[in-house]
Amino acid sequence: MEQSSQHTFAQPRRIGLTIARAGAEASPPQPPLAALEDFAVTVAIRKDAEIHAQGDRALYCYRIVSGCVRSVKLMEDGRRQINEFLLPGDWFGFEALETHDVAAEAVSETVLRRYPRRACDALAAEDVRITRWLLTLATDHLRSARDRMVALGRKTASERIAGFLLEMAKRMPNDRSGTVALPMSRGDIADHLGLTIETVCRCLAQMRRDGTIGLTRTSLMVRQRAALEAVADATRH
Amino acid sequence: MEQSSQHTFAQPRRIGLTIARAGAEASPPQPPLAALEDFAVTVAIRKDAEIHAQGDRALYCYRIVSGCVRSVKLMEDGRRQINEFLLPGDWFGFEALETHDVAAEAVSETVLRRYPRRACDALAAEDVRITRWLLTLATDHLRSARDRMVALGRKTASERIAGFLLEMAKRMPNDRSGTVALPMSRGDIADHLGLTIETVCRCLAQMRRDGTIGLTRTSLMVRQRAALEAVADATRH
DNA sequence: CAACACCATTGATCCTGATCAATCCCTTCC
DNA sequence: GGAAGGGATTGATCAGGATCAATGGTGTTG
Repeated sequence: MEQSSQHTFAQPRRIGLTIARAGAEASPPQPPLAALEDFAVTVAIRKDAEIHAQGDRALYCYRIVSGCVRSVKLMEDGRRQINEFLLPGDWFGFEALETHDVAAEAVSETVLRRYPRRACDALAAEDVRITRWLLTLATDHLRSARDRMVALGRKTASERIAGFLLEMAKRMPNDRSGTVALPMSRGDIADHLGLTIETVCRCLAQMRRDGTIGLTRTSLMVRQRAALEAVADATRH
Repeated sequence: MEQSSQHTFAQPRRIGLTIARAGAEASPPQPPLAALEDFAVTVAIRKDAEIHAQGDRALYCYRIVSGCVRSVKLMEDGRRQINEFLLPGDWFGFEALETHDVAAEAVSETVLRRYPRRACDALAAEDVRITRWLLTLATDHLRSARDRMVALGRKTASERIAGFLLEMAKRMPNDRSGTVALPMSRGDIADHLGLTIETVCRCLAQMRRDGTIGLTRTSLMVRQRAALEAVADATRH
């Protein structure tokens, strides 16, 4: 039994605090969404605080302004699967029906833009572009979920980790020195990749010894991208 | 390395034959789709024939009339992940962008209704209900993909199999004797659950010995639903 | 209807990654 | 700055499921 989730997490505390009502964002989202901004609120979430729980009524959806969020499913016995890490610019919560089927928790100090789903739905009902954009979001998530299923179902530990590192190097804001922050813990990475903390550590240590990557507790530098890609990208096409 | 896909499949042959142009279906899809039917064609696909390949231009989306389809991702070395089994009433191919990111193959003799995406897009652009319905499809698939990620990442072999059997018992047309057809091979089940054929066989054999299920090569009877659910449903909520 | 091919089943053994356990090392907090 | 606590690392061992191997069953084809 794989189990990996008895590592004690900081007890998710309930929501953060509301900072401001409306106000322009640094990089506004897609054009059709301008109307949505009228209903939005900016919220700051503390590290490890819960944004919404599994089973919560789905009242809001969210866009990440800064920080990192994990989308989590829990099993009764504590086993945990992190569906995805959400980074600045990413949307989440839009795909729920009545209730959220996953919990969302802040991986690090995070600032969100929060949108009432009622307003979303109302706008979407009268503006095809908004619905179409939601559809795009959903299909994007679906396609990346499929890639992850291949990883979880058929890839070895080092293949999963190589793939994860490349994904992070690509998605995280790059400081052009080639170093990217890794905001999540080893436990989070393990629960994302279907591995244990120890396996994650050992694979990372091996890659560091090989000179493939540079690594500290919270940052990553890809030193030999080709080598990483060779390990990770066995998927056809 | 898990590997499970060197079992030689009947070489996927290219597409089936067109049966009829338009014509009313037994159970028509949702109301907003009536307009779509004008552009639809019914197609019969032979067992193991490929409906579309990974990387194909996404020209059509499909609804299953009868039969069963597998949505497949292949790795270069032959490892295979079946994202989902699609059954009568299910839609697929609607979520692609330029190209399909998965292959679709007939698990058994299958009849499809095929819709040109160009027509879908055109209708969706002018009718919010169609776009909204596509969104519903996409989010449904996304939510079920998340459940599968928990299974692939964190569940044991018997948990995955119990869950799979319950899902099939629920989704397959029930002949009220409690027996449902299992159209897919053990290899397909293995590649869906991230296991090997042998592990699937052994788990099934054990469940049969326990009296939990009745089983033949191609059919399943759930004898002790509670027992199966106890094994499968460890997910909170 | 016999032969074959392919899938399913069962057994024996192996190996990847899990589990158990012991430091280590940062960060925080007093 | 020292102590404490929690994450990270590393080592030793275990086990679930993979792999290798042999046999059995079933549908297909000439």
